[in-house]
Amino acid sequence: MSPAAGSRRDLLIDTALEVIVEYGVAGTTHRRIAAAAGVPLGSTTYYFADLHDLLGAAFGRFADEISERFETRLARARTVAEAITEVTGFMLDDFQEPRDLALSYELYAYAIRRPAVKCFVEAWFARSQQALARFFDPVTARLVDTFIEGVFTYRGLARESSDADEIRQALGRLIGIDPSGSRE
Amino acid sequence: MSPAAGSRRDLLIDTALEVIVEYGVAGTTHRRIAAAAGVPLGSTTYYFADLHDLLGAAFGRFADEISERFETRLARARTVAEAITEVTGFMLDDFQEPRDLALSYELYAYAIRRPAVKCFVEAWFARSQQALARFFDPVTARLVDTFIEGVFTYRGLARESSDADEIRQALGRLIGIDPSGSRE
Amino acid sequence: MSPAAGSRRDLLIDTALEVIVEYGVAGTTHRRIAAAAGVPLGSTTYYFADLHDLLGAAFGRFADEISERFETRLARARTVAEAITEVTGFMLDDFQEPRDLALSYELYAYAIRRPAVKCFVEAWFARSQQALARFFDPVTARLVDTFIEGVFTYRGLARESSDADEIRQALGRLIGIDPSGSRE
Amino acid sequence: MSPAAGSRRDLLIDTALEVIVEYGVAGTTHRRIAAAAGVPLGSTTYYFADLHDLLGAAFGRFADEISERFETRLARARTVAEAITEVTGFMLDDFQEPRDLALSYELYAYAIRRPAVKCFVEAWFARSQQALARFFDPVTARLVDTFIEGVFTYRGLARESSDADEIRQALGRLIGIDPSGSRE
DNA sequence: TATGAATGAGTGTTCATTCAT
DNA sequence: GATGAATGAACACTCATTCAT
Repeated sequence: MSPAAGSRRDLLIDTALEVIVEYGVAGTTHRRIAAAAGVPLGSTTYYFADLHDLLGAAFGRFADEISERFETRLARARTVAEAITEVTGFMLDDFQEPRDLALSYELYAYAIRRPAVKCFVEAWFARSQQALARFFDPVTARLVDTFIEGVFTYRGLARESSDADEIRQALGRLIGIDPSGSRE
Repeated sequence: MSPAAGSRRDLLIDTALEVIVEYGVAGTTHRRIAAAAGVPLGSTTYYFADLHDLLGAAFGRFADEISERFETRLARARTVAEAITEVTGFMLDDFQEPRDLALSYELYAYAIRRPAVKCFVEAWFARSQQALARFFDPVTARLVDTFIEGVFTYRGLARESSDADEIRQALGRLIGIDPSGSRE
Repeated sequence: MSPAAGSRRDLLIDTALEVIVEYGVAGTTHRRIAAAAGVPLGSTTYYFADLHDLLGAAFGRFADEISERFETRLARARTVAEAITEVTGFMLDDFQEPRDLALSYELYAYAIRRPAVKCFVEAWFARSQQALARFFDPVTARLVDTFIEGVFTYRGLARESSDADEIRQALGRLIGIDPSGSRE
Repeated sequence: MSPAAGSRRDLLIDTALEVIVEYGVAGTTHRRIAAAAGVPLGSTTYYFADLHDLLGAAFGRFADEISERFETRLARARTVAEAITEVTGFMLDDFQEPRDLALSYELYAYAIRRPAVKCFVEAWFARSQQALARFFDPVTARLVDTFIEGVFTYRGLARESSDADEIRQALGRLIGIDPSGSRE
């Protein structure tokens, strides 16, 4: 895609994500997006059939971003121990507060009633499991990703959540190895 | 609070939860709640200062309900193995589709921007950890609850989620025992 | 109906008719009606579910008005000759330019696609036939009313339309008498 | 006008008529016409200065169509009795439901506020009178056409309208002959 | 105590029209 | 000659909230 083609559309998608972070889906309107993007109101409905269309595109992009970040992280790992390190790093370092957490919760709530958007979440989780499958059997990969999701929920909503050491430890147990001593 | 006033207030809270399940927080309005509850529109603002007040009360009740269900489950357990069984049963049997899942995601998204509501989530998670603390040390209890949260996310949004056996197995590993053979 | 009850509703209906006369159904909006009536915009949707509801009520009132005027006219007649005179007077004197003509055409066009509104037209025509049935057999009554409708169309849209004498003459022929000489 | 340009212009005019039939003037937009015609949106404003221009052209064509149909009908008649037969046939057979009726009412309503379009109606009625003038004196011709208009109104909007026999009978009386027996 | 009436602000969306290409 | 992109104005409608009673 050329820089010119779709740039306004792209801008709208990115801006929608910003607006969702700040106001939540419930407070995201054509007008707020247009104002935040500095474009005329009419252009929001010119590029997207309706608000859900725009919201869907935004969440699709967000899910992709996260998946790519996760895959990039795991691509660096050579051993299971390194995989655990990367997964832990992803959870604690890559996943930014409050943007990514807020977007995740908003996406989950939004996806329940929107099958098209739910697909993005399913695809995201499937990609995560696939990336993990380089190191773990499918059942374990899913368990690891399930645990990752729990950590995100805890990070954003619990009074205290597990620290890096605890997470590494838990991951090791879940996988069936002792991460502190083993060499894959 | 008179019994009559209390009951209408209660009705509004329960109805608000129903409306959230059906329309999401974004689609929940005074009018829809009043209509679903079969009460005059004016009574929604009579019993609650504003919509957020009503929504907060509703989510508070939901969080309490879940906590009570979890505590009731765990109260039956005598051993760690039984605790694992009850936790698994809670996740797969007590947590109803789609009501509870929908309410959880809506609550999480709503809580990010509402400190008062976030407290309800924190309290819920704290009570879960406390209930688990009868069987596990605090760090493990939090890890277990973290995993539970992940399972909920997966159950509602992933293409496939772990079955009872896999979950029991995972829980056993997380705790550091072999749930199939050990006796506490 | 007390003067207070429904007065704002009534005002809105009458004003809607005025706005239709001035701008046509296509140019009739909540805003124009509210402005012309001097009431807040919100009250137009408070009293009427939607614009079609208001338009329907307006056209219903118009059809009733016309029917009453027609019945009042005919009530004065004692003989067939007098009936012809009253019918002619109704067409040429009671039916006001351009208000009534404009409203009729707008109503007819609007009624095609709105069964509920079409009923008002049907009822109007039925009442006209019934009023004429005091003097004529049903088939003739319908023929007379059919002719009346043609005269209205011609009055509003043709370069020249028949004058009182021609109309009286035509009515007489349609009925099968000579209005100039006969005594019923 | 080039043949190509003319044909697309023509297509737009015909399509506008279709759209009016389906949605009414109030629901007729550049977009709907362009979509129904399968042409780019921009071409609607390329060939016509504005929407009223296009609507006017469409109604002009419709009025012409009807006039031609009426003249073709009457051209077949040799005697007054045949003229009555043809006029009756025109009203009941040529004038199609619901297209022509809908277009007539829409045209009449639209014409009230648009002098240029009102001219088309005037011309249509004038041509009808002229065609009838082959058989009747001018005053009678106008009366007959007036009656025809009434029949159209009744056909589209009344619960029951006159049948062929009643119409023939009425026409005969209006003209001053007995259509069943006389020979002009 | 409880509620029907009322309204101003704001929503998603449509659309006639313009214009650069 | 023809059209895709674009936009400002307006639309129907919703709704949280207020308030008189």
